[in-house]
Amino acid sequence: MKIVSWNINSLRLRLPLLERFVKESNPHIICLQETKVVDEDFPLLAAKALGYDFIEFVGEKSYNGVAILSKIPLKKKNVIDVLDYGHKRHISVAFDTKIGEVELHNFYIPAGGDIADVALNLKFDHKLKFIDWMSQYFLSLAQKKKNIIILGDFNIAPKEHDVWSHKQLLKTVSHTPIEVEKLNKMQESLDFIDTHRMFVDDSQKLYSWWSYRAADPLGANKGRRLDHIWATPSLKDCVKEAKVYKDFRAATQPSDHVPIETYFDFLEREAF
DNA sequence: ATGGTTGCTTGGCAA
Repeated sequence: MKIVSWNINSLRLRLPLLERFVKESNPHIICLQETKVVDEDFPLLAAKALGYDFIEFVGEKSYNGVAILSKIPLKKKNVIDVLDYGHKRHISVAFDTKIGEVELHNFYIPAGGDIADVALNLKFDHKLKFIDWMSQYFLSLAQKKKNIIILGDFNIAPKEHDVWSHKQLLKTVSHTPIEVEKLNKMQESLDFIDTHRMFVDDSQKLYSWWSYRAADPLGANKGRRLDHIWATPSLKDCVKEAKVYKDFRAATQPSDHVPIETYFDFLEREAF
């Protein structure tokens, strides 16, 4: 079962690219961030036409917005307004597998603005508080034995080789020590496994985002790994493969993020 | 500390 995370940066504008992606990968579940569409205008019919009968979403005008498209039935949809900012940055669902129920949380963590100083930049303050909230949320889950996947645009590249230059980006929001430390603490809350790093050693560069602003970020391969798919240790044996669809950054009218995907082997064979 | 580009929306914000 393939599960995808993609910051699509406007779902309606990117529908043709989403269609191309579905033709290439045909995943069971696609989690989107930055849909940038209010619920009344969500392109439900277009999404269903791609083969996704079970769709959950929450959006707002111009900014943020998250969605989950699925080929298998979803239950327990939940939307959390993290810290009551009114931003649509979280949606979760659950689904059944042969190893039991899996809870899936799709997050769009705040980017945090440009200045890595909470006194000068409220957006950075929001980002740090958002991650603290996530740590606390997962730490305080009543049922610790749940199977949980959390994924999304975390807007943090935590490891040295998750950015093109560790030294040059230490003061750049997305790679500063304070946010990396907080993300690591959040990861420790439920011992989440970074599924892509199961297959790509920490010594190897791995990115999921390339700036729009830089001259030729893809050619120079100056990227960052801002998107992540994490799973609780209970799911580790199910993780068989992880991919980054780098080619989608070179598409016509691309998102600045590309789809990332993890293959979990926990579907009933008969189901497909 | 800026600048650079993109998307939504049509001036300016967010990324």
